[in-house]
Amino acid sequence: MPELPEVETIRRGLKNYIINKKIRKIKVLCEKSFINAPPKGIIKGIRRFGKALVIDLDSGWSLMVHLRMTGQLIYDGKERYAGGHPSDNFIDQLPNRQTRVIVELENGTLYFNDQRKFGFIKSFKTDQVENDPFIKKLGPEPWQMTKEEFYEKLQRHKNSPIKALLLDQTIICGLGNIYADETLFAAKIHPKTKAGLITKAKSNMILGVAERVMNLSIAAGGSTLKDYVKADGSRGDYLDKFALVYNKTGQVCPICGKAKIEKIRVAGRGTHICPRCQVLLEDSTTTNLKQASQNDKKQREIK
DNA sequence: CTAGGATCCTGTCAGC
DNA sequence: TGCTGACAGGATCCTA
Repeated sequence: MPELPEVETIRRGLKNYIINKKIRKIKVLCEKSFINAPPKGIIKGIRRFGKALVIDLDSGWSLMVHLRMTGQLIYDGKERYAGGHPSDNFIDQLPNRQTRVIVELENGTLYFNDQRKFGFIKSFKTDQVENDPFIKKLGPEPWQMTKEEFYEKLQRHKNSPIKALLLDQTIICGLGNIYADETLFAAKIHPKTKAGLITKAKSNMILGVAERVMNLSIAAGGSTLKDYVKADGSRGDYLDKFALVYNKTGQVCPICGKAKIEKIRVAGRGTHICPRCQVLLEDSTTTNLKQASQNDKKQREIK
């Protein structure tokens, strides 16, 4: 669930607590959640590659953390700092039954929680980070890519729905289900639009909007704020503050003020759209097929 | 090569 | 109340 802005928020927050701290012990509670052997060392830095974090140690080893859908990293010391999938784990007693890995530091404890066990921590030599298959395949982040490069990629996958490409981390990295929906809504493009039908101008717009949406979210601290951890009742969520379509099913569209936000399924994912602002473009092939199918229907009705 | 669907896993919620 | 199916802020693997 955490997308690029959330992961970046975790990186920025966590480094205030764990840099230059020695790992005393790593306890693996769920075998599946920790790949390779837990290393020793002092934490020297935290880098981010798309939605993955890499924690570098002074011993020549690194820990890659991918939260996938429900992962969380929670530092608990004098203060608590939590990020990832928002849940009561942020304020609950830890460890609990969703805790998969416990990293004991000299100044506190770092918990890796993950309800669905899709996420993981993986250790390898620091000089092998760039060789990790996931990191190796990652495409550029929106601000690292030229408009030409993005447009060419859309043309190369011309039969895919545009949303599927925005979710494909090898095409463009950082977007997930929320920011893909928000981006296409802001660009007024229906998520099922075949990539090949998107004009250069619209392609440019998608790239620009994706960058804007994610920068806005990073500035807002992603969709998981530290305030939430303080348990003062204020969630201060990006979703509440800025999201215009995600999870807004049934509400009136904030742009046209007429249609209601609908939830549909695209590329196997729940997808939110304004059916009035985001009209599906169809090419002649699709239109012809549709026409043919309607003709078939008429034929059958006649029979 | 591309495109689409199943799959990993646990928990929650709507509907009967 | 209980049961059932659908679905979830991700990515990979398998198939055609």
